Amino acid sequence: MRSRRLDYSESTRSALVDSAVELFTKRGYAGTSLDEVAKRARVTKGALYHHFSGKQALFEAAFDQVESLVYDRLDKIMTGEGTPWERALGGLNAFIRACLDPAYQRIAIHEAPVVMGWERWREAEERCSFGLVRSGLQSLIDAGEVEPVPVEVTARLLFGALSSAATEIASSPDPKKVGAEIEDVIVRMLVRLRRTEPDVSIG
Amino acid sequence: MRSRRLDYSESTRSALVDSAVELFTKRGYAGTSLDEVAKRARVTKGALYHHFSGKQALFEAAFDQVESLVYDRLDKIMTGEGTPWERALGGLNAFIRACLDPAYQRIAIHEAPVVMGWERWREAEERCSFGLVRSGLQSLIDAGEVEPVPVEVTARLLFGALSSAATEIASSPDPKKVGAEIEDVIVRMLVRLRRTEPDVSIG
DNA sequence: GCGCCGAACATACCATGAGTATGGAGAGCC
DNA sequence: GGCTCTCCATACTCATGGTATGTTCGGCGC
Repeated sequence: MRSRRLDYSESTRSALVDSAVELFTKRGYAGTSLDEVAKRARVTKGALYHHFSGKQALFEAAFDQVESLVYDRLDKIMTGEGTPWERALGGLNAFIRACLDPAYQRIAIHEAPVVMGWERWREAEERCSFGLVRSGLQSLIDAGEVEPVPVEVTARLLFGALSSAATEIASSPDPKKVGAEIEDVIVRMLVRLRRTEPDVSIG
Repeated sequence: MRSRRLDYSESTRSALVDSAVELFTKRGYAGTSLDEVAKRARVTKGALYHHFSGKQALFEAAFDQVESLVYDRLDKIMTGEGTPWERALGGLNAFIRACLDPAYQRIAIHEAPVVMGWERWREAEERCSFGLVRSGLQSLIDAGEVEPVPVEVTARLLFGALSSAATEIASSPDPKKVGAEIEDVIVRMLVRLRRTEPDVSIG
């Protein structure tokens, strides 16, 4: 029998994380006060410091929240059905759409490397989005779909390009259009990397 | 006749900027206190606030400092002698080497978008490094060296890839090696974009 | 030389917000 | 029913960005 206390506790914790995600997204890490986070979660700073060791820890919890949502979506596509090529294109599309989410963009992509420190951010991304980009690229190479480029470096470059594209997309007046443009350019790049097989359609 | 006062004033201002660059590089924006910046410049916070409207303004001055140094080097190469292709490769190489500078990396690439706000950072980069990347790419297209890709988007992706590569390079145990690897991958990408002319050497 | 003005600082202060110390309430267990 | 320990509130401290005010001194007219 699950205790009532645990329910309450977990509920306030998740309320705090939700509040943090919202405020960090809207005003950034530095512009968000803990009192405000607590207030929005209808508790006090005492509760916050009971659940988290400090502001950084709270941020990391918010990071995990938004990152895991995106990861689940991507993972489902990347390990789902279809050829490696199809899955890669699907994953690319999904990633770009994920980047339209302001929370993912500001928290996971932009502020995380600064707030958590680049080392720690990289470590986290290794297990999340970036890991999927790399494994996706690896699959393409293993399947003989694209030329055997250096995986680690190329994946890093690709992820960097996509991350920066993320901001470009979301801050443009017409995100959908820019998103499509970017997707198009990347796909064309991939096609150029593709081992020349006679008649394979792109889309 | 240049006044003595102006000499002094300008000297302290530049001392403040130098101090800021050093500390922002070492401890980041949030981890650096203004008292410390002032102390290292052997003045007080009063002097700092006389020259700069606040911490953000000081950061932007530091940003301009490190950015302009890199810009000058790149600009000399990109508008110098040689074919567009040679200049592009030279610029690429110079940019990667510039990214080995911790100050440029942390201040201009990493923290600037967060501290200055992305809009403002983009605006600044437009006139600096990113501007050169785009104009370089444009030159390649104009000269018929590479396929007519969408310049704006492609340049943005390229710059993003390079920026993230910057950190990868500098934080690796063997920066020179990783730098060379990255340069190699990018060059190969460019070569693939190149209009197929029979016998043109890569290097 | 003299006195004044204003730029170029220094000093003292305030406000905000992260982090801490402590107290209390109530659920679970005996 | 009392004991305990989690969960959280309240009341602080302290660091730091920013401000308000005082002070010095170089330039300049006389």
